[in-house]
Amino acid sequence: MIDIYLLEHLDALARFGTLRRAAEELHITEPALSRSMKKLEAAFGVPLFFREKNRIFLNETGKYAAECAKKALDANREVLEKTLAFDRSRHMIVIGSCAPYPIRVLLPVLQDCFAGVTLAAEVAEEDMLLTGLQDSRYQFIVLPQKPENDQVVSMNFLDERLYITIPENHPWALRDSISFQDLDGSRLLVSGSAGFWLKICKSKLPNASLLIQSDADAMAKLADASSLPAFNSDRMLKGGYIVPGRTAVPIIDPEAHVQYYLTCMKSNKAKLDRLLTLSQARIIRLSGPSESK
Amino acid sequence: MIDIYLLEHLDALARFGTLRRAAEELHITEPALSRSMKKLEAAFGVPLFFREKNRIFLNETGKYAAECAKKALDANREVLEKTLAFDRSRHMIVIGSCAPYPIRVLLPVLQDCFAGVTLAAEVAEEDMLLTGLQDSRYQFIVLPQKPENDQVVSMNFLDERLYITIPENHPWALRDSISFQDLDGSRLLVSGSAGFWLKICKSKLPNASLLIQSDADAMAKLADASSLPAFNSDRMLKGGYIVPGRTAVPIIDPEAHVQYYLTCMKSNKAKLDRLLTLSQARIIRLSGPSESK
DNA sequence: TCGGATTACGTGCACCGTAATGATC
DNA sequence: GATCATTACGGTGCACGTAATCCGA
Repeated sequence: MIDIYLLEHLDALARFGTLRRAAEELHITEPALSRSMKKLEAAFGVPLFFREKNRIFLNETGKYAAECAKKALDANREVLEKTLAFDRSRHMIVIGSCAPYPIRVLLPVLQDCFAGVTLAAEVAEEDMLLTGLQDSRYQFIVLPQKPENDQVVSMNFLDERLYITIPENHPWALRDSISFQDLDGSRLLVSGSAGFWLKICKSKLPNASLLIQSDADAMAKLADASSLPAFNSDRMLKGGYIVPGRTAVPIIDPEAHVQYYLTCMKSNKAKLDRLLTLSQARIIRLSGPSESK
Repeated sequence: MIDIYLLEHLDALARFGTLRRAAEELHITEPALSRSMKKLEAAFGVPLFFREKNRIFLNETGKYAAECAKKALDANREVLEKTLAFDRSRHMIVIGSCAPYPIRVLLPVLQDCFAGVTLAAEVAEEDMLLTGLQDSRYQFIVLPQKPENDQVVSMNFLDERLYITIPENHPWALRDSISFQDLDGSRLLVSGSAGFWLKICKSKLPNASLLIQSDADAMAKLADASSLPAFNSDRMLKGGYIVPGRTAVPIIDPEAHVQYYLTCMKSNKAKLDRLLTLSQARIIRLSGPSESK
């Protein structure tokens, strides 16, 4: 069994070529590294280096050993990383979502589902969500489409449609639908925490001036005080996020209707199933009545 | 980066359950192991154990960490094992064969093919050959049939037919073939280094008394001095291993005709190809003339 | 003269064993 | 009185840094 520090030293020499450079990177002195290489050769019992007067190179065996060392070092790192991730996942569940609404649904369900566990949730970009899932930063993520990744498992569990709210005396208030094209060029209120909705708005409304409000309170006050159209969604409206004196008009473009996919690593599929069955009930309770109307 | 000895200690505790037993197995004292577990918890920063007054158990995180530790220890062991195997394979090629003749063909070819490399060869049982190949004990093995193993690659490169040699005045000397059935019940000379041929003889000649000669010289002298039938093969006879005053008669049973397969790990396929093309020439030179007869 | 490897020497720390204590059955 | 874990203490091996030497461009 070869000491881990010797493998680190070997790896450094393999990566930096000279004792001098490698020692510098390792924050040790040259003699220390020189001794380590001697010790390694003694441990292996076979030559690992070509030595010239003031040069040292890995020979074929040495290169091969360095490869193996890299793997062993990775495995060693993983002991700590994976164990910490495992421990965290037992005490804390972090979910990431492309938009705020799925979080509103999931958090209460998670609380029922995993009692005694600390919950956290955040809105993030889609690619950050996927890498975060694989790094165990998130246990569950919500994406606006099914990911193409065979390490994860994904189930659709919600949809959401973008609305615009306007004062009741606004000319659009009588319409029963509206399109991005209608809105483009206007000044519009949009929440900064809208996640991927913001990206959609920016791409579909290149000529609009989007007044992004990162503070939810400020957003509500502005919607109340101004006559500016403001973005909202069917789910949020049904959830009670209604500004009095305003009418909600749906946006008909297909981009304004999204299907969410609850996603986790395959190893976590059991938890996902449990979560989904519990959240079905809640979703039905929340959205059922309106769908039956 | 966690010291390897700590991982070993953790692994031992996971395997033996109590500090006492684990310490015993590790050949260290209980206090030493107790301290190691403390150190591990400090390194991880999260609890790994349930502690009662005079008991200690791995908790879920601890069990998970022990799993990871096992992998890291394996990877560490592999650094030494694989590197030594690699180094040996660069300085020494060991071939294993189920029978002596393929070795006679391969050794000279290997000498041409891998100049400066030490060569060794031995006859061994078929299952020992396969495990030896996977343990890097052998680089190449010769089997009497294609192995069913998807880690290896196998090419047929030789065949051999069993003969019996008898004094010219023996009644069988006039026959142009003979069968195991004819031979069963007789006393027969057979070389101890015949490898798998010996197994075939034993199974096909349950009633014969096989006089096994482990010394090749003794075998030749006995064949010369006695009138006992002696086993031989087409390949050996063509190679000049002829006892004067004896006639060779082929054995017609299908078991007396074998197809050899030269086999190596898939990672070594390039070497095998090189070896095969070089050995083709030699095989043709040795066997070509008789096949054309 | 600088970049690079090695040898010689002294030091501090970390891991170990011994001994003793406490707890449970 | 077994078995098992933990704490306290003293010793030692060993990995490190410093200093010095040697070699080549």
